[in-house]
Amino acid sequence: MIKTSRKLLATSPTNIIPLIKNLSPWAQKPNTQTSLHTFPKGPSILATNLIVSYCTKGLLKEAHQLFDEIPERDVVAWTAMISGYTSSGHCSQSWDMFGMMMGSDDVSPNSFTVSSVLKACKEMECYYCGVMVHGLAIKYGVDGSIYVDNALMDMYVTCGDTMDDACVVFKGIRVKNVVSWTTMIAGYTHRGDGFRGLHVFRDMLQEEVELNSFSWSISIRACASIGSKFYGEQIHSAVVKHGFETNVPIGNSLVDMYCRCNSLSEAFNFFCEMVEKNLITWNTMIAGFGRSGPHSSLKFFCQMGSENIIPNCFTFTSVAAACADLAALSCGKQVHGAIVHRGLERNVPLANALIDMYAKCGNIGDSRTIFNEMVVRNLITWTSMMNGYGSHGYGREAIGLFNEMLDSGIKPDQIVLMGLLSACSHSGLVEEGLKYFNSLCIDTHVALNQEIYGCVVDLLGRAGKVSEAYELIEKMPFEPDEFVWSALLGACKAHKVLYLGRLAADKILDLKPNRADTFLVLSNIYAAEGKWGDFAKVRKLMRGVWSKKEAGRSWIEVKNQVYSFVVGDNMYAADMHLVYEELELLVLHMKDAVYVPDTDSLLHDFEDGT
DNA sequence: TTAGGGTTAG
Repeated sequence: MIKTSRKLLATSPTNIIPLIKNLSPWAQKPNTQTSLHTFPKGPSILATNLIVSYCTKGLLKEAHQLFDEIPERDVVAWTAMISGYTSSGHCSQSWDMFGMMMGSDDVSPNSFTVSSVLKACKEMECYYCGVMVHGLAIKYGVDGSIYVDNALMDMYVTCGDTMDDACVVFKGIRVKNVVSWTTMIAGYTHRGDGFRGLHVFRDMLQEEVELNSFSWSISIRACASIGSKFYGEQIHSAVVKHGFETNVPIGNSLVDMYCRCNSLSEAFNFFCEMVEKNLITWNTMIAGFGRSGPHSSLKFFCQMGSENIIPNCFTFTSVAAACADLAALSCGKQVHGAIVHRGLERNVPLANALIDMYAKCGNIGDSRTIFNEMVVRNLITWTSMMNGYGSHGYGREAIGLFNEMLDSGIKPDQIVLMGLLSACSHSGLVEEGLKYFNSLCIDTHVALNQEIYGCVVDLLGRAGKVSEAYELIEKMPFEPDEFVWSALLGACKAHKVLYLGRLAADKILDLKPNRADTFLVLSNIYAAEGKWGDFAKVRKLMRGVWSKKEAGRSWIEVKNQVYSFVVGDNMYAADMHLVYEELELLVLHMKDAVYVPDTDSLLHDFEDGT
């Protein structure tokens, strides 16, 4: 039941009570500085106004000093300080102030105080603190305030393990307002349940609540989260009808929705039509187009620069990811330079993106340097570094890092376990991988899913244990999906296990009938078995889907220039000879590494004019 | 004199 935030390690449930009893040491120090202010008797409205003003400008020390000098602090002055700390992101100080206030005999919290401190609980993701404040809200009779109830819901949405507590509060509100509804929609949506979010939105419409810009943007986000262009377009029409089309956050949500629904032309058209754009609009385009292809992402980044929009951490994270996808090292280094130049290198998600970028550009040493220099790391940091090690064939380093991560107190999730298993798989560490699969998935309470099983099938299959991989699939507690069968098919292809390969290919085609690559492997299996009738049938089926298959594009970076091409391209560039020289060098490296090309995947006998 | 929910980064 108790959920305590990592952000609040110093405020465990055992030491919260002393805080409430006014034991915050630094705040209790007697004020030894010379006072600059004189105060009339009674509550000082002027001083409180000044505190608010200081806090708004980020001058928290000055605000606190002034607060210390007020001889008779009323609830408004206390609340102004609590709120000031929360709004500035100093939530533990806000919590400390609340504790001191509760410890003073002459003041009680009101609805303003409770809603302000609940916001701090939310930001700290401290469920225990929030529950305690909920109790105090009931004790002081402020739980009927719509502000308090909405703040309680918001806290439970963020800090609770489920939406249950938020739902209880929501149902208990007799007269819900637009904030109550919006908080519920946002809660479901941010937890990945966009469908329920849209259900609440529908209920809100039925209750004839007057929608504002917040409600529109979160409902669009709900559509985006489930990839529903159908509902997204309906809400877009309603947005226009209600006259909210020029609202920038709503416009940004629409751009994001179209991008996430793979409707890039609609996203671009709407982006062009937007009367007003902000940095988030550009970031949404760069990130949204980046999901489909890194080139357009970089193109928007350049266009943004030419329009004198200053990039931020979000921008650079997407741009670094685009460089990673292109494996464009020199471009990535320039981006890294720009990040350092702007002093953004301490941003954790951005540093994570750089770790990933260097790893994907083949520079695992630089990934590790960034990892080592990070003061704060999160689960994604460790995952990125482990994935980097895995893709470079450093399985043992990935295992060592995983153990280090556990020792540092970070709990693994499914994605990091997949990274670990994949690293073992690519380094041939079958026993080690199986050990983690069998023990850690249980010990760490990470739920096994299709993708984790797919990694273990891959682990066994790559090592030639194809029958064992198939046995594992048969024992799976759920129906295997196309990814699991694809892992088995890959193993069958590599180790020439024809009968299981045919089975895997059939299963994949049952689930995804238009997989041209699966048709190709299946036809090659039939050819290897001498079943020419089946071979011909599959090749005939394949013709239908192959023409729709997007050509595999390759790219190569030579002297700061990225060249992109597909098979049969006629490339014309002044320094084209440099590309061919680089490719010849690559072929030599491959020969040195005794690389044997996999020609099974080539269409030797399909070139019949179709 | 003190309080609210929304859009971008694996």
